[in-house]
Order: sequence, then C-alpha cells, then structure tokens
Amino acid sequence: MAVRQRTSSAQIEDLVITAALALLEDHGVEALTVREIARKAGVAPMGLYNHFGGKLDVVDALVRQGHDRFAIALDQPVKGHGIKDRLTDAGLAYRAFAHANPRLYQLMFMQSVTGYEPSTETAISMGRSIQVLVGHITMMQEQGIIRAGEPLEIAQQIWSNVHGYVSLELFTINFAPRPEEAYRKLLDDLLYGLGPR
Amino acid sequence: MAVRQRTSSAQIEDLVITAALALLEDHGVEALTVREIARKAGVAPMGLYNHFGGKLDVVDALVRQGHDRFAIALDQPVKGHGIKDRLTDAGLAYRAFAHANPRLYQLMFMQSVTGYEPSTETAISMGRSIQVLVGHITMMQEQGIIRAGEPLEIAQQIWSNVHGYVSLELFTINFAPRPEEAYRKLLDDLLYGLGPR
DNA sequence: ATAAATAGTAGCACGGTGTTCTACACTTAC
DNA sequence: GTAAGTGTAGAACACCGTGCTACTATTTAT
Repeated sequence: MAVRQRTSSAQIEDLVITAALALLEDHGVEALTVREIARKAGVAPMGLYNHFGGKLDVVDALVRQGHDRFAIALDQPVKGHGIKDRLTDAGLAYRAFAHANPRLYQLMFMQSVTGYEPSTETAISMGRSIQVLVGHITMMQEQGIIRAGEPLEIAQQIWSNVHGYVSLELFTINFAPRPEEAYRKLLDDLLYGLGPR
Repeated sequence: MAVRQRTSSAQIEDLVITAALALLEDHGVEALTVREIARKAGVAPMGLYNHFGGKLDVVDALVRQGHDRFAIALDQPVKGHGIKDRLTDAGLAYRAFAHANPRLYQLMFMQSVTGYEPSTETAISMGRSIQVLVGHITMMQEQGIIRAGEPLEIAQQIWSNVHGYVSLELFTINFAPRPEEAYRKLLDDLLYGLGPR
C-alpha cells in the first residue's frame, strides 16, 4: 500500500522543472512527457496541471529559467580581459552554454518541441540576454572598437552569426575539422567586419 | 526475374511527398501525421509503410527533395552581376528560399520534427548545397575578393551567419525594424570581414 | 478540538498518434 | 486459369496529452 504524502506546494514547481530539465538533457525531447516528468519529480501527473497549464507550460518555465541562466553566463567578464575582448568572451561563453546544455539550447532557440511557443514572459527573459549583448556593444562603440550604428541591429548581426554556428555545430553536420578554432576565427572575422572602416 | 512495373509505385511516392509538403507548409509540422498525409495523397495509411519505412522516412524524403531544390536555388547566377556579387546573390537567394518555404527550411536545418535525423543519403544532398557555396568562395578567392584560407571553413562561417539570421528571423523574436535592409548590411559586413586585410 | 476547506493523490477514460496485423480485392506474369 | 504480388480497409496495440472522478491528507477557521 503506497503511502500518500503531500508535497510542499512551494517546492513542487521546482521539482517538476528540475525533473524536466534532467529528462531533457539525459534522454532528449522525446522523453519529455507528462507521465515521465511526473514520475521523475515524484508527483502525480495531475500535479502538472495543478501547478502549470499543462506540458507546454512546463516547457515554457524550463525555457524561461534557461534564458535567465543564459543572460548571467553572457555577462560574466573574464578576469584580466579588457573591454576589447568583451565580445569575444561573450561569444565563447555563448558557445560554452550551448555545449553544456545542448537540448535546452535547442528548446530555447530552435522550437524543438512541436506546438510550443514562448510566452511573452519568457520572451522578456530572452530580451535580457540581448540587452547584455547590447551593453557590451555600446561600450565597445564608445571605445571605437565597433563602428557606429544602431546597437540593436549590430546585436542581431552578432547573435545571428554565433547562433548559426552553434546550432549548425550541434544539430546538423559539422564540416569544420577543428570546431573550436574555427569558431574563434569566426569571432575574429566578425569583430573585424564590425570594426571602424 | 519477374520484373514488375513500378510506375504506380513511383507515382505514389511522389503523391505522398507532395501531399506531405503541402500539409507542412499549409498547416505546420503538427499536421504532418500518417493518417493525414495518406488521406491527402489519396492513399491508405499502410501505403506509407509499403513505400517508405514510416513517417520519419517520408519526412526524410521531403527534406532530401528540399535540399536538392535548395542547391539549385543557391547556384542561380544573377544576370548582369559579376563574380564579386556572387556571394551576396547566393545570400539573398538563401533567404528567399527560406521565406518561400519556411517550414520546410525549419525541417531541413532545425530538426523541428521530434525523432527525425537526416539519413546519410539526405546528408549528401545537403553537402551539395555546401559545395555550391564552396565553389563561389574559391572563385572569389582567386579574384582576391576573399582572403586566403580553407574554403570549407569559410563556407561554414558564411553559412553560420546566414542561417543564424534567417532562422532567428523566422522562428524567434526578430528585433530588427527593417529585416531586409539589416540582412543586406549583414552580408556586407560579412564580406568585408572575410576580405583581404 | 473539531469541522470545513484546501491541495494533493490514484486511476480510469477519451481522443489522437505511429505502427502493425489480418483479411480481402485487384492487377499482373506465366 | 492460376498464383504471386501489391494495394486496400479496418481493427488493434501501446503510447501520448489531457481531463474527470473519488479519495485522502494537510491546513485552516471557528
């Protein structure tokens, strides 16, 4: 006879999100089912509907938490590096995050769960990462390292390049023999292309 | 021996792929179900298993056909443009293809169907698109428009940038007010960054 | 302290999915 | 004509996300 216990309401949401993240990274998006998440979290399937709107809502919470962690990772300055290395450091941190949480990254930027669309709240979280990047760019423009221009537009250029490389590297055929080195060269050319002419 | 006519078989495969493509672009990946594809193709669900390995095999055929069309699109030279515009033209053609077939593009490069992974045969088709790009690059290197270096590595840089922009534009928040113009500027900076120093 | 409200549980049910199996009809080869 | 092969329809299976009901344990109001 299973003893029914009551889990603290405050902790349940954390349990669910943690379980979902573990399932995602360990066994892929296919393992991200309501029953499986509930089982791993030690919660009844219905608990997922009591605390979240449903499966996609759990996914959304997962993605939102990911974006929050992501923004922090992008904002870590590297000790001993000056402003001119800001963008390169952020670029390397970007790739490192994606490599550390590949499936989460896929969820955050590649819509890998059918039917899922980020909520406005999650979109705001994503916006914070972009603002971190914009901050770096503005600072480097003031130093004359990056050409003048709308920072948001330049941010999109940088994001495109970095996201493109990382997503291709992780999820389709990677045709560069030394990915790490090729990525550094990409960052270098990117910075040069964005420099003053 | 006992060579049978395969005409109907070949037609059925075409019917299925055409139906799947129409469903995909009209109603999204969620509409891409075995029963729905079969209904639209005027075929029994079992026909999908007689002619293909299953649903994912149909998806793979769809993707492979997409890559074949894609390679052709990238190789169309623009009348009146010289070699130095080759890359810009290809970049614009790239984005045009993605905008014309957004969900197919998503399937080809963003693994939007859970469980699907391109077959080796499909990967070869994808390789052809890359070879088209490599051809352009080599030609431009000979003209001194692009710096020396491994063409394949440069191809990956370009592909990353272009794919990143397009996929962000189509499937996540687009934060550039004039996407077309921003994209042209991206191509311009990209070319400059890859130019001789 | 006691009773009511709350919040969790288990388990079944529904419609939908990919997939497989069986039984039947039609075409084609010899 | 006959037999093999190929297509069909339709049921079935094991999942899926999602609700519903009935029950129980905790919390809270009185």
